Amino acid sequence: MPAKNYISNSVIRRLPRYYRFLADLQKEGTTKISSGELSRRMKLTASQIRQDLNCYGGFGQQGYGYNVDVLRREIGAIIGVERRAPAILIGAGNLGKAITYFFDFPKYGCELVGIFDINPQLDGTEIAGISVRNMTKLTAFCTKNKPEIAILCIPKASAPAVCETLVESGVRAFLNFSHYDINLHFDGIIAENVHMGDSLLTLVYNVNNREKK
Amino acid sequence: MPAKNYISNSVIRRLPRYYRFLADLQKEGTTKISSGELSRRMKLTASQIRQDLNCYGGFGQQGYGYNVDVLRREIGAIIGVERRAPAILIGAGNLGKAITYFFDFPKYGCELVGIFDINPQLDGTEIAGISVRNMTKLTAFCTKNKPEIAILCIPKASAPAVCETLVESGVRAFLNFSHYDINLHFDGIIAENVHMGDSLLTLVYNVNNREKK
DNA sequence: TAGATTGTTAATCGATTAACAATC
DNA sequence: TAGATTGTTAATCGATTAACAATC
Repeated sequence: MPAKNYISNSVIRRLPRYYRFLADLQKEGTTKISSGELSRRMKLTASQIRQDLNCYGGFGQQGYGYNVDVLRREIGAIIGVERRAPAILIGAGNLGKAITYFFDFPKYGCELVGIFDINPQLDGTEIAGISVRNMTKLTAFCTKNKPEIAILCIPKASAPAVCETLVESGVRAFLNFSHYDINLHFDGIIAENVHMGDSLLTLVYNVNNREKK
Repeated sequence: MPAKNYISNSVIRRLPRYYRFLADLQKEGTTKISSGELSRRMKLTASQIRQDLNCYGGFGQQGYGYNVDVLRREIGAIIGVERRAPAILIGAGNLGKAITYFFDFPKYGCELVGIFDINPQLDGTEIAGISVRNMTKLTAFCTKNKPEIAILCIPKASAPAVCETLVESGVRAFLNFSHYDINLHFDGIIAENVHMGDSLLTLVYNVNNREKK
């Protein structure tokens, strides 16, 4: 395995997409794929695919290509999907509920172990089979259950205090749907920001500025 | 205005973030900001900020910096937030509902003019004051109301057919929450993909592979 | 073996950063 | 005017693409 030591973010961000396309190929019953064929499907260059994969090791075979099953398993192992990192979700509003129902957590390497909300009325209820607890119980829960990931479905205003609590309780990774920039305020944290507002504004920009294509 | 003719995607994707930070500054009552000060806040380089802004024109004043109100207004105008592009949302499931409630559409340069769902039971109902119609009425609605943006909150499997219909009906821009890669199948289309699954997998990768920070 | 396709090195391209003259 | 900070050009850095030798 020639695997590199430093891997750029650009490469990392493409892994889930490879993983997804390889699942499609599996569903189709395709057992073998060359970088050329995959590049046509994904609208990437064959070079890039080979470069990306070779960051982690030589998964292909000269003159043949890549075995779909093997490659998908390898990428899954690289991401660590089998590990099921324990995750909690904060904010059981519309978005929080949607995420809870929407995500097939195990498929994405996680297990949702709890939901928290400030509304005392929700304490003790369930969403999609997951218990909802009051925010007052957050610290105790974290100490006991050591969740690794927090999914933030809370408004920007409440984010700083919630993050403070979570980081103090040992949570290091965030899937952040709030408009609060976590990484600006905490060090040594892993954050993935889903700024849907930014996405919509980017789209609006393109609609208003780009004449077709 | 020295404004450039070609503007890279990297620059465009930073505009919403500038717009957001400038709103924060306005709220704080800050009237003036230098690229240096803004760079510290946003964790960018001052160079990059000046380069980015100068793609669109010289909004600053030497020796002074940038007027917060003016700059925010200018960026708003560049994005075209005032225009209120008509948008429709497809799929009134958990996610669709959450998006409907969650987004302050006018704030993001849109107006949500209709919601569509395959479930006939929802036809004629309302979500957050917006009428829900059956999918059978989609083409007629588009012909009449000419929505510019479609927000896709539907499963991957139904996406190809829905996109086909929408594109035929003249919709050119998509905010895509489905896992279907629109741009791979349609040309001359503007798409903004919010692949939350990819985001979660990227986070999981980092949790499993990156030792803190 | 001949053909195909990888793994990997080298060349190109684009984006970010640095530097500095212009100027408020 | 002197000081600050922009706008803009030039230098650097990193990511993508091309090329090709290795090899199945």
